[in-house]
Amino acid sequence: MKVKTDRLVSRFARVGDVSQKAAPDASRRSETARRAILTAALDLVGKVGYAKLTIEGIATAAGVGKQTIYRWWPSKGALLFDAFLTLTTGGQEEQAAALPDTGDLAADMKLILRATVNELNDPRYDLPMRALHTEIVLDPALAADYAKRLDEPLRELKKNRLRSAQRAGQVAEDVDLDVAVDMLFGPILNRWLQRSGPLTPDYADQVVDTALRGLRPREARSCFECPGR
Amino acid sequence: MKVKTDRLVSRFARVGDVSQKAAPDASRRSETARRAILTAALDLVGKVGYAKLTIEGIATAAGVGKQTIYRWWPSKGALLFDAFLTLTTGGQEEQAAALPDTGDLAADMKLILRATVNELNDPRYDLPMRALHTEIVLDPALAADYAKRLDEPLRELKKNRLRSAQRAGQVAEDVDLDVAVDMLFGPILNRWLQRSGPLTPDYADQVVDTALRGLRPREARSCFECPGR
Amino acid sequence: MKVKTDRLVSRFARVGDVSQKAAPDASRRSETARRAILTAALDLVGKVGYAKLTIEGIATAAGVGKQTIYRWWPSKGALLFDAFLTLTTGGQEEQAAALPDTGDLAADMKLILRATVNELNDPRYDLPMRALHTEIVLDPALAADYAKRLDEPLRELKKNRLRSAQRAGQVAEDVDLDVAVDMLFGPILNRWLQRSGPLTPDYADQVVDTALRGLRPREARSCFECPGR
Amino acid sequence: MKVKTDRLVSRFARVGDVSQKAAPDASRRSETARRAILTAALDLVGKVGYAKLTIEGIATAAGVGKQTIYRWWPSKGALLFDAFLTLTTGGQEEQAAALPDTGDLAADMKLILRATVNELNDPRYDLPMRALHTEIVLDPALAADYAKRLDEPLRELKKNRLRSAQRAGQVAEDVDLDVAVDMLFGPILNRWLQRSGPLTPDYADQVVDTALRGLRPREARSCFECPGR
DNA sequence: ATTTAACCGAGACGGTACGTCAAGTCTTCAC
DNA sequence: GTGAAGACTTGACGTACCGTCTCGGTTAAAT
Repeated sequence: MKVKTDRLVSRFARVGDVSQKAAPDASRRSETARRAILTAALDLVGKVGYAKLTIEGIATAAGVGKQTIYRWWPSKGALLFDAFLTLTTGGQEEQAAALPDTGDLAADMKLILRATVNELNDPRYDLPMRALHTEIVLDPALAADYAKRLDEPLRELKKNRLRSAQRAGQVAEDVDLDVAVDMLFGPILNRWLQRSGPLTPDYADQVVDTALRGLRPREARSCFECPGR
Repeated sequence: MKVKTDRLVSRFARVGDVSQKAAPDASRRSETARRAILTAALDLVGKVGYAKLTIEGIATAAGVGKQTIYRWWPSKGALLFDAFLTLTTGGQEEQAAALPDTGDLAADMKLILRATVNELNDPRYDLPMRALHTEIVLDPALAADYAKRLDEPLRELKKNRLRSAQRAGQVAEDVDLDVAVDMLFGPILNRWLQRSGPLTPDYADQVVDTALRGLRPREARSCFECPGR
Repeated sequence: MKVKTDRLVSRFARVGDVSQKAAPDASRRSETARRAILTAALDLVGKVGYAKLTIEGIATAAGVGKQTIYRWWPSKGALLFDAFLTLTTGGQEEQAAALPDTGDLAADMKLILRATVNELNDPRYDLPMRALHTEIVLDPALAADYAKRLDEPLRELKKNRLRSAQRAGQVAEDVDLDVAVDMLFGPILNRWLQRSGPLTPDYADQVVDTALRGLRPREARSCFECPGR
Repeated sequence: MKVKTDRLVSRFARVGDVSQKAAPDASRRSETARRAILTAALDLVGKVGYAKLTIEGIATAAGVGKQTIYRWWPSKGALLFDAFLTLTTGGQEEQAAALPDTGDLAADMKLILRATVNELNDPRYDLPMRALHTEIVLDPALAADYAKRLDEPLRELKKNRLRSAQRAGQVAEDVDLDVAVDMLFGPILNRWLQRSGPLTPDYADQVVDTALRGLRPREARSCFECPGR
């Protein structure tokens, strides 16, 4: 199976509405306004940065009354989340079904992590994603929403790929796949968020290699090569 | 060498002043005011949350004029950073010199990661730390400061411990220690920041075990243990 | 001829519709909605005061769409005027034809002014009437409407009574009746609007007595002017 | 004694501050800002009318923050009142001491009422005064303030003039001077507020003549009561 | 007897202003 | 002569209503 892998998060998000407000009549909702708002939000995050992003600014840029924003989104973070989803999925709900699986786990994972790194380095994604994380760090409700609608679907795909590898004997049976996913993607995300180092494709490769092999030396391996056999 | 390991970050931060402002005469600075401000900032982050933390609030709580804050700190993030350092180091600059090294790498790393988990779960640290990360995500200058004064010293200690293990043949020679540190701590920090799962001591143990062993099955090893030999 | 005199304004207003809007089909107008709106408007003026009276509030209280109000009334003032007329006339157009005329001008005028004072002191009238005057002061169109449909009919009745007194030799021939009416009712209305003093029946009597007699002392000059005797 | 009589209200108002807010430190108050606000308020009432007068508009026009208005005035009416006082008294507290007293009561009163009429017809006073009355009608607190600081001082002067006439035997001993003042000025104010007729100097004269003489015919009764008969 | 056009309740929409809060600057007073 | 106190301008907040505009659903007049 073939999948475009230049974007990762982008292709696996579930679109929906984060609003919890006491229900306005959604059937009367103006789709025009909705799109204008989400577009304006993304534009502005890119232009002025999240710290200076204001609801008023978004409303003005979108040619919309403030109330129309407050009516449909409970917080700036929720709006940003929706805007981000629109960005990543183009507003469509259909999802790619799987990550690449060529049989070569290391190669596939490198492809995937490099795609992630690419995305995180793309300014079009970097800024809104940082903004989103700013809110997630402090707002558990938004974090839960993020987990359910972005993180978990993706994580499931990643676990599926690893499970397939497990079946193929390329991953140990007793490895917790959640931990495995964390070990592969945690370092990347962390370096990106904290800027604790350069976020390069090489780094992605290193993480994959190290995670697969483990930190310990492979005494076993020397044994494997044992000529006496 | 013995080190108390119930706190980690707390014990290894370098205290300093993040201010970049055109220098007011620091010799005239009121130490009383400085301490009152930092204490008030921490108190308030805990009480009202970072989103509602205001300079005015801090000034009032500290019994200080707003100007006194603006004079000495360039941003809320910088003030928060200082406050955080005061919290973690108690304002003293002496640093513990090393992480525990009993010779048992797995055990030592579990100790360290559990300490980290503890700290992240302690509300006294959790809230200010989240607040700090909110700022770091968006503010590269603060991120650099954070890297230099908190992350790097700690990372050096961690790398030292791993280097020692490398010398002892417990870590492969060709492992990049930065990557190794990221693989151990990245998952923890990430799970904490995104709340993508429960942050327990068990999880810390799992991370250590998985990181050391690697994801791949150890055919080799089974061979090593091969009874037929 | 006998007339109930405990209410004054109430009994002499001409009911009508102040609307000037491009004609909606009045034949289809819902009488239910109209009444509900006028009633709700009066209720709300009493409950929340004119300053906080809103079209939306009236619509909600009347169980009516906002458009139904905007369709039939051009302004809040106009609506209030209609509501006020409904209050004072009970929606009927028949009018009492005359003020009391017992032959005793002073007594009759006192009766009338006391009735006016009563009405102005009745909270059911006081609040809506004040509200109406708020609009009249600033809106000449509404003032004209008020003049034509409330003030002038009443003024005509008052002038009729005075004219009858003039014929009976109780009012000087050369007195301008409009001025006379102003002198009798102006003080009352003014004291009510500006609350420049207590608005009592006694005050009404004083005004009548003083207006009839004039400010000047009488005996001296009247005798002085009777040289032939 | 001579007094300029082309303005009346203007010359007898007591300047003060209507504010009841929990005390900001008035000693630190910016006189510049205060003046700019009052001036802008008057300008705008004239330009856009009271209905469209907004705090925001005043703040902008005055080059002042909204808070500076909210800090010092409790309501738009109170601000308007202060602005109006500034207009009428030029901000000075010294007051003219008396109304004209030539000995000829009718002439003096006509002078005074004509001055009042003049003022009410002057657009510079008309609009702010109407605006002020709009608020007074609904707001008893403001009405009280108005009474105390504008109406009463003026009324006292008027009563003084009448008292002097009383002493001179030109006004009956038993006339209540408050009623007398109301009868002279009430008609004027009322006609102005309700626009129930043209407000001309002639009208002022008529009011004076009618009020002094009374409505009743004189000769008949005065002779009738003549003791010499 | 059915069309058809208007009114009706409802309420989303683009706006304006509200009154509040805090940011960051500037001035004044007291120690 | 520093620092608390706090007034100042600025600008965004989130709310309340404005007056306009659909949207279905009655409902009464005209087919």
